[in-house]
Amino acid sequence: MKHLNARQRDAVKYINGPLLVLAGAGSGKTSVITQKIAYLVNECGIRPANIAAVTFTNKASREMKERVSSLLEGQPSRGLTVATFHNLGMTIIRREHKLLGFKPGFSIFDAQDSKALLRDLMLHNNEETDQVDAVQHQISNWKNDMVDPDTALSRAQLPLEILAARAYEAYETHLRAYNAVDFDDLILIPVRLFASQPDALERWQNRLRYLLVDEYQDTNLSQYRLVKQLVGTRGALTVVGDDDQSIYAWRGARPENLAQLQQDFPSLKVIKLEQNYRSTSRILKAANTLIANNPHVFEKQLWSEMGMGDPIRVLHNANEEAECERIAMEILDLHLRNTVAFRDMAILYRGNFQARLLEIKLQQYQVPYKLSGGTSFFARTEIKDLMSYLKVLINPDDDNAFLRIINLPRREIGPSTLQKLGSYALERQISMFDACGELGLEQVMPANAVQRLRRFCQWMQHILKQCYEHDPIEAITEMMRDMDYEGWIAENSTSDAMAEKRIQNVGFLLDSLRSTLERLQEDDPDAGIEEAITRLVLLDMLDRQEEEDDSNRVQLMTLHASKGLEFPYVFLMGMEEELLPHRNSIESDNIEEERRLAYVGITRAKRALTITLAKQRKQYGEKVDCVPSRFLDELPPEDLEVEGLGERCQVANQRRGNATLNSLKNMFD
DNA sequence: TGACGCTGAGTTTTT
DNA sequence: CTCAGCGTCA
Repeated sequence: MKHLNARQRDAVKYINGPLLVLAGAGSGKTSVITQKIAYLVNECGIRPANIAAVTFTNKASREMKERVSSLLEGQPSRGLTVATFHNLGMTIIRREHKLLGFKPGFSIFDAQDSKALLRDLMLHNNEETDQVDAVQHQISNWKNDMVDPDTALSRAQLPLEILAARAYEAYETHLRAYNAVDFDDLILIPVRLFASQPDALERWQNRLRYLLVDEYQDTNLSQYRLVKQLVGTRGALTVVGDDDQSIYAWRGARPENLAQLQQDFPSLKVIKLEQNYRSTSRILKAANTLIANNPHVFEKQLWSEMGMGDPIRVLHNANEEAECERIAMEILDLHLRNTVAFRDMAILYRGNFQARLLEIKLQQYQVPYKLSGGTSFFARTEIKDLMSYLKVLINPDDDNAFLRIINLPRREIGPSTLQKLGSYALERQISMFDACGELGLEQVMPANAVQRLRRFCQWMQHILKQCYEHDPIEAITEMMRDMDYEGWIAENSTSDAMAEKRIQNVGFLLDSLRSTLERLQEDDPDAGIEEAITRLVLLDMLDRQEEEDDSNRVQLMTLHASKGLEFPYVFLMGMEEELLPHRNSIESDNIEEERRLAYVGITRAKRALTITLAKQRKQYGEKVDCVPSRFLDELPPEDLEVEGLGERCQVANQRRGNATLNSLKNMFD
């Protein structure tokens, strides 16, 4: 606690009621949460098992766990809940599965699975499938807003809404039949349970007596409800958030949940953290000036003691190629002349497509870089395939996973057999896996087809038995050996290097399964392979993989992906109208979120910020003139050093005034 | 089953 | 322009 400032200490010590910590960028909010957990345990005598800290990402939750356990060193942190919303929801569903009518080992459908299911359903209804994305999005919105299929259908107006509402109902029925839930359900189902079963709610309220929520501005309606339900009337709640960093409204986040707190808890105490420990004063001034253009429920001004620092450079370039080249040169220059490590520099952009040209130019100039984003670990084919095996193993009702793996590797089970199996299962209201065991199957398909299906099912059951009777990981390894999974991967990879990488990924998945199982069993010796596998779906291993590879490279990522990170040198590229703010946001009149996005970008920089833009850009093969972003006009001109505008740039630079020039002179003396 | 060519979209993305 | 996804044909 010695390392905390007065405000932070207040936030840690205030436990007499609901508390909102408005934590500006870089103001040490994670310290507050972790210290508060330690304080609750050490000073208030609250048992760790009665505390829950909820985050949004696995990464945040992992970091928090690490920091808490080092603070509580040696002390029993057993039973402490540090989890993502989705992980917490999953735990609730798992513990209450009987009440909810789920069989243990339920499957979790990821976005891809959901989309595939929706496509099938729409295809089945002879509907065009070109709107699956919109339909999926609509259903997800309904779920986040807690609208059930019936209500959706009765309220549907637009053709898309009617289409989506019809699919919604079938989608839910099918999910239940598969003993599966989707990501939205992980929050929604517990909320519904708690609303209808006060006993269940009381059980969880008694278990989670103190709740801490990080990044509260990112909560959606169902997450907000869950928090409210768990907190009840006790008000044992600390919420940390920053309305200026709300950049996820487009996927259901409701930043107004922050202001809503005051209505929900009239006794709410608000503490602002405004001292920033990250950036120079100039960078903060720019950020403050920019964000002052947004309306605020809570006013705040970030300040720091890190010194004025260099002016913010604004580099105009002839076109996007020049822009990328310029950034590459600047990076090389910083590296060679100022011996700045590559890992201390980041290039941030609005859209992933901007990384393409950048990559080419960085390669040309031999700048080592690391690209974040792209296909996530779990979207990779080999991982999805193996995960489907694991899902079927613990949840044979998951027809989706069953269909994915039944003929992979080839088992001579073709579409016509599956078609027959599918309609048989549908008629009898059972899963396809269970249908394989039924005697009536011989009536609808050739005996050898039945035999092939049964051989597969019996083999899976054998593996499952091995899981229970012996070491589960061993059994799964045996399963992969039996079907020569590595051979299948090698056969289906375009190159040896690719196959190698894929086999590595599979090995990594198995390692993670092992360690997940071990960790689960530390807290709960009864935890089985089902729970480990279910949890694995929610694990994001991509960044753990990246952590292992801590090489010294320039970081490339979208502005969204940069939230929560910091870099000594930041390049913010594409500062143009229609890009930042993005065209769609201009059209939908949602400039405020774009401004926050720019704010997030600026506040990532510790020492120096360079903003770049192009005068002209090739778009869909055509040259288009670009207009500098309105956000540039919202930055303090006296802190900018403009370059590449010819005459006009000198005028702009003169406006910086003598103070800046003097401080520069002093630096050179 | 695989190769080829047409069509259309083309922000952000975690769980 | 570029690339993914789909359909067609051998």
